[in-house]
Amino acid sequence: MENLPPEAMRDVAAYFQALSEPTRLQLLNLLREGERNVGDLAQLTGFTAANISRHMSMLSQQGMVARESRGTSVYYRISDDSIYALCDLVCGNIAREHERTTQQRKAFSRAS
Amino acid sequence: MENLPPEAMRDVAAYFQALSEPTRLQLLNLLREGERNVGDLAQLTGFTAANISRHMSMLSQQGMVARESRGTSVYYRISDDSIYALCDLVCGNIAREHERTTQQRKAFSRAS
DNA sequence: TTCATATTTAGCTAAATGCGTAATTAAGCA
DNA sequence: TGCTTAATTACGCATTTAGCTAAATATGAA
Repeated sequence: MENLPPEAMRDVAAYFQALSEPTRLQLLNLLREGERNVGDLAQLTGFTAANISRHMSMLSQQGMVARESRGTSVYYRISDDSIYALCDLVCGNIAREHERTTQQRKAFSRAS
Repeated sequence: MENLPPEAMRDVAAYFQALSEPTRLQLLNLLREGERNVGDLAQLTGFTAANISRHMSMLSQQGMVARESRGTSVYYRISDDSIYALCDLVCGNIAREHERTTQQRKAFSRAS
């Protein structure tokens, strides 16, 4: 990413943005177990099918999930497993960060 | 990330969100070379110092950069190098995705 | 203290975003 | 051809966000 042109930078930002929404992370998480159609995902998450459809469309555009329509249903599945590697990396960072701020709070309470 | 509670999911989303903005990616990129103060970053990017200050505050809150005030200036530096690993991973994914959609366009033009 | 400079915060605007409802499209079946 | 069901799209609404200017805060120097 050293010397990316602005356009490429926007692509990277868009990729991260797809992962920056709790509902979408939840959807990706559900797809760990295997493919699901829109209706199922809606039921499992408690959101409307319209909402899920929009989210999945976004994930699909970023190449994170694959779309396959069978009959009247549309099934989505993870098409890029490296997403989970990303998420796990971030989880590790957050855990460390959480550790850090906890230490800070401890230091603060010692000081006061 | 298998079975994260909703709160942790929000944390992960917030982390990705910090990386989902071209300006912030640009700032992180500038910090590859070493620490910079707010004024310098403003000048280098062409944005106002106020804007940069808010962005850096956000990156700092996520533990991505470290803040150190010296004199009247505030210097920021990368505090978590794994950010670049993340970005490089994403760049790879985007390159593959770009490859894929290009193939698709080729197939489309062959078909028509 | 007073002044100058650097950073942060307040207040605002325009654009983007997530959500639901309702309308539209698509596919299978009688 | 209808009818039913699933998915998508259109529209409106409330919230968030990136940017600016201007005001407030903080730090070092005169």
